[in-house]
Amino acid sequence: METIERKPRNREQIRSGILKTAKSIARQEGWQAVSIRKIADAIEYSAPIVYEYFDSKDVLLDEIRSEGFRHLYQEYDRIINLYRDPEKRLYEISLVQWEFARQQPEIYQVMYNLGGALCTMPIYESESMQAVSRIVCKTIFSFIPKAEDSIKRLYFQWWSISHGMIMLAMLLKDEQPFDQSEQIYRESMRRFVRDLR
Amino acid sequence: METIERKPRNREQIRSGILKTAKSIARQEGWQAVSIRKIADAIEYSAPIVYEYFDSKDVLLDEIRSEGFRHLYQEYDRIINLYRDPEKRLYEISLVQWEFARQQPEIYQVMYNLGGALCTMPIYESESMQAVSRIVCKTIFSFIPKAEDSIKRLYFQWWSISHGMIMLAMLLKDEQPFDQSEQIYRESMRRFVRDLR
DNA sequence: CCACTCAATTTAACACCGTTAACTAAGTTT
DNA sequence: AAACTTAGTTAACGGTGTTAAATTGAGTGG
Repeated sequence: METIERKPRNREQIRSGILKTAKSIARQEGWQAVSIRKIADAIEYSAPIVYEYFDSKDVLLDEIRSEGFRHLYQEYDRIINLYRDPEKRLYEISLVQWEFARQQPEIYQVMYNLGGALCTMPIYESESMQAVSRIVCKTIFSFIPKAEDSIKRLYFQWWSISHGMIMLAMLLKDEQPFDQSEQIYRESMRRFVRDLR
Repeated sequence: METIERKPRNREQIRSGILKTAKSIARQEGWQAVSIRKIADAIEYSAPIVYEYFDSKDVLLDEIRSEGFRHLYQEYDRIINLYRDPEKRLYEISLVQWEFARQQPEIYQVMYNLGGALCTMPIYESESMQAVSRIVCKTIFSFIPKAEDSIKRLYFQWWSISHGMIMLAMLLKDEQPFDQSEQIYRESMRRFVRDLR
């Protein structure tokens, strides 16, 4: 009886321990330093154990990427339930994305294959990423009810500005203070949202 | 007499052969597949020879990055000498950047540590990258003569939109046709330039 | 209590990686 | 001819992702 319960729980603990360790190493030493053996050492198992939970390093990274998009989705969902005004919604969603990239840069990196991280699973096949796309597109649509194609264009533009600024801010953070980049980001996203009217 | 001339020329040939091979492998198999041994095999030498030309894989990548920025600089310079109108200049510069990323994606990747490429030399310490920044800033200034801080803000915005769209277009190229992304890019850059007035 | 099974886990191995030290062979200088 | 320089190689170190085989250990039927 107990074993039936304890075994699966341990499995889940080990699994999340692997994910947690991978992210922790990436945060401290960068994704190029994340190795299966190092993860195994940290969770006090031998390397092959990791393969009992993830078929390869690639699917491990894919899981972290999906976690990231799911987290983003939840935050966007929260914003939408919090505000009624579509303009406010899109702006707040933009700010959430900035905050996410700021607080968990290593996850943001693996989501977009930045800074040496490489997850070979195509990002557009990720269900969790598509869910994020849908929720933002829906927000834009509730704002400007146009044809699907137009919405996709606007979404692509919004995504580009947001992602472009976040990426450059990360890349230049030692030259241009992050807070200064954030100020420009806020202004740009506000203007983008305003210009949608 | 001959040796004094032939030796340096051969040296230069080998050196550029290494660079060419690295880019070629990256283009065909991605940066994660670029290894010193594979490069050495291709140029028909043993691996340690590569270290006679580059202190490490990292400085090899740094050289390719610098080559990329120098190429971009030359193109920007050409545009500036070709057109007088600052508006036209900035727009054409934007198009050159798109074309560069389209034709040599593997170089664009190493310039920004995209898609698994990792050059640990900080990008903002690259002289060739700073030269590119200066020439674009100058173009914006000839357009809107404002304080240096304002110019840097505008440059950051221009760079973000351009780079963000290029990056996303590359990432989504199998879902959203590149030509379609290019259309949105042209429209966005045109609008950015127009809004500068 | 012994033998057996079965699952969990580890060890050992393979082929690769970046990098360096030691070595070889050829040519040049003295 | 002997010593030195140069170009290039082989071999090695410690690391990587990954897999097959060996090992451990606990529970079970005889």
